[in-house]
Amino acid sequence: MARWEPGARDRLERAALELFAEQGFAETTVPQITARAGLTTRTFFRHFADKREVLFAGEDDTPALVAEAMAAAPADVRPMQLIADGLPQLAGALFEGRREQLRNRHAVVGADDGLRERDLRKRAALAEQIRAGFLRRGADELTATLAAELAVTAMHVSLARWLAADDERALTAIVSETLTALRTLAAED
Amino acid sequence: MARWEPGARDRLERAALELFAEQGFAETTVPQITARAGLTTRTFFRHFADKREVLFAGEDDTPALVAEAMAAAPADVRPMQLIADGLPQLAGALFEGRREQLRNRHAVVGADDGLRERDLRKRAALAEQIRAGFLRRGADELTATLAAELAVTAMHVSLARWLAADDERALTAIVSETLTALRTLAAED
DNA sequence: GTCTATATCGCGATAGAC
DNA sequence: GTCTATCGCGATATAGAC
Repeated sequence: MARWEPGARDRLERAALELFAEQGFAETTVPQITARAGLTTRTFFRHFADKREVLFAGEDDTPALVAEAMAAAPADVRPMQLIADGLPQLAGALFEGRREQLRNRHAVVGADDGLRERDLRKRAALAEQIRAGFLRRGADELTATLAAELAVTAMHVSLARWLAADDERALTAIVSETLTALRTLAAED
Repeated sequence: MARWEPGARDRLERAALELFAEQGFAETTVPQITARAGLTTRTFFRHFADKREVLFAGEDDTPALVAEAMAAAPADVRPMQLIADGLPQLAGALFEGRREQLRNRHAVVGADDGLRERDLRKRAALAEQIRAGFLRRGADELTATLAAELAVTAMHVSLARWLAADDERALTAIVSETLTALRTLAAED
C-alpha cells in the first residue's frame, strides 16, 4: 500500500469543481478542497499556483495543439487562410465532445471576476503564442498581432455561442460561421 | 479642524504610484501606501477593491466618453463605419497628450502578471459596453459582439504601437492605420 | 510539513456635511 | 436627523518562506 494515493492532482481538481458548483468559487476555501480530497493545503499549492488555476488545468494541452497546427501548414499559406482552414478543426479537436463539462466550467468562471481575469490571461497568452507563430512564418509585426487577436476572438466568441446554443450544431460549423461574419463586418462600409 | 483631511483617494493614488515606481508593485504593501498617505489600511480598501485597482482608477472616465461617442452618431451609421469614424478621435481624446505617463504605467502593468490580468478585465468590460451599445443601435448579437471585440483590439494594438514608437506620430493616425491593416487582413485570401 | 506575512474584509462607532 | 467618509480592531484566507 502506497504512503499516498496516486492521482492527487486529479482528486484536487474534482473536489474543487464539486465545491465550486455547490458553494461558489469565492466561498470555497483551499482547506475545504484539500479536506475533501484527503490532502493538505501545502499539497494543493504544489500542484496549482493559486486557487484559480485548478479550474484551468484542463486546458493545458492547447498550446501544443496550436503549435502543431501552425507548424503543419505549408509555408506559403497566408495568415487569414491559415485561420480559415485551421481554426474550425482546431476548435473541434480541443472542445468537441465535452460540451456539458465546458458548460459547467463556463458558468463557474463567468460568475466570478477573478476567474474571468484568469480566463482572459490564458486567452492573451494564447494570442501571444499565435502571434509568435505567425512571425515565424514570415508575417510582419502588425499582421501577426492582428491575425492572432482575430483568431483568438473568433475562437472564444464561437465557443460562447456553441455553449449557449440549444441545438446540437457542431462547433466546427459555428467557428466557420463566426469567421465569415467577422470578414463581412470588416468589409462593410 | 477636520477629523480627517479631504482627498484621501487622491493621496492614496499618488502614494501608491510613487511606491510602485520606487520598489515595484509586488514589493509594495498596502500598509506602506497608507502610511505614506497618512491613512489606515482599511481606508485603502474602502476606496479600491484591491491593491491593483489603484493603478486603473485614472481610466475611470473612459466608459462615459465611449457611451457619448456611440450615442452621438446618427442611427443609420453601421458598426464598422462608426468604428472607422469614431475610434481614432476617441483614442485621441482619451490618450493624446499623456504619452509619457501612459508609458510609465504601461511598463509597470506589463511587468506584473496580476496587473496584466486586471488590464485585460478592464478591456473586456469595455468590449461588453461597446457590444451593448451596438445592440442598442440595432445590430444583431453576433455583429455587435464581433464589432466590439474588433474595436477594442484595434484600440489596444494601436496604443501599444504608439507607446513603443520612437517618433511622435499622432495616435489618431496609428489607429486609422491599424484599422486599415485589420480590414486588409480580413479581406485577404 | 510548519510557520508566517500580508491581503482582504466584516463590524460597530464617530465626526463632520447637508 | 441622515448620510458619507473614516477609524480601530479583529478574523480569515492565501501564498510564500524555511
